[in-house]
Amino acid sequence: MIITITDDFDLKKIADSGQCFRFNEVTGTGTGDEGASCRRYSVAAGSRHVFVKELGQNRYDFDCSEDEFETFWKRYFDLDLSYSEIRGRIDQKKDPYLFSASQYGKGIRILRQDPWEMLISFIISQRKNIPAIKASIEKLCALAGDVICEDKVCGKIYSFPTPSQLSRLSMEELSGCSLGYRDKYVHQAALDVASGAVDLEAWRELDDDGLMENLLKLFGVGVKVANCEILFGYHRLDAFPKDVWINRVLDTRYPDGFPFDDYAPYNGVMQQYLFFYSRSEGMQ
DNA sequence: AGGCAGGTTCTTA
DNA sequence: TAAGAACCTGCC
Repeated sequence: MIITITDDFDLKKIADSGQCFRFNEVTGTGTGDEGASCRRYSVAAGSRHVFVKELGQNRYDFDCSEDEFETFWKRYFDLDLSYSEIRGRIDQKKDPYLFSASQYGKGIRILRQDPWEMLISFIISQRKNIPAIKASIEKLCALAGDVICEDKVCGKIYSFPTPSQLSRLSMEELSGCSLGYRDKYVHQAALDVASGAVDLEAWRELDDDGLMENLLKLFGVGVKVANCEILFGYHRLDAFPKDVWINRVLDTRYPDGFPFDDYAPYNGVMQQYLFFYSRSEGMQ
C-alpha cells in the first residue's frame, strides 16, 4: 500500500519523540539488498503491527491492506490534521526559540494511541530512561501478549497485553520485567481496568478537568503521567506534560512563563517540539 | 562508588 | 499544604 503524504511526516523523528515505545527503525533488510537507502520502521500499536518503508519524495510503503490503512493507520498517524498549519502559528520574531525547535522537529505528529497502552507505558516511564522503558514494555508484551507478526529480521512481534492479560500476571512475573517499584502500580492499573472499575473508553466523554481528576486517582499516576496520558492516550492536543527536560527549557528560555494562550489548543504539539529539540542538543 | 534517569507516594512538620 | 525522603533497576 503506497501512500503519498505531503504534510509534516518524519518517521524517524516520531520514533524518537518519546511519545511511543514500540515504534522503531529496523536496521538490516533481511533480504540483503534493495533497502540500503530506504529506511524501514516497525510500528506496533495494541494488537496491530505494520512495517513502513520510506520511499522518498513523500512516498511511503505501508505493509498492510488498503482497508487496514484507511480504517486504522491513517487515523493512528493523525493524517487528517495539518501539522504544518499548526507549526505555522509560531511567529519567528515573537518566539525565535520555539520557531527553531519547530523547524528542527518538523515532521513530528502526535499519534492517536490507545489510552490503556499509554497509561501502562507512562506509569512505567517514571524515573526511567527511554531504552529502559522500551525494554520493560517489550518484556511485558512477550510475557502476556499474543504473537501478531513474525519477521525474518525482527523475529516475533507481540501485541500489547489487554487489561485482562496483564492482570493475570503474578507480581513475580511483573518484577521479571524490570519494573522495579512500579510493578505494583502496573498490577493495580490492570486490576482496575480489567474489573471494569476504571473505564478508560468511557473517560473520553469527560471534560479536561474531569479526565485529569480521574487519572490522578489511579495508583502511581501523578500530574506528569496524567498529562502524558491526556496528550498521547486521549489525543487532547492542548495537554502540556512537564518533565525534567521541559522544565529545564521553561526555566532557561521562558523565565516569564510559556505563552500558552498563543498556541491553544495545540500546546501539546509545541511541547513535543521543545522536548525533541532540548533532548537532541543536550540543551546547550 | 555514587549519582542519575521523562515521578509518585509516603512521611513529617 | 508543603517540603523531603524513599523507591527498583540499569548504566555510566
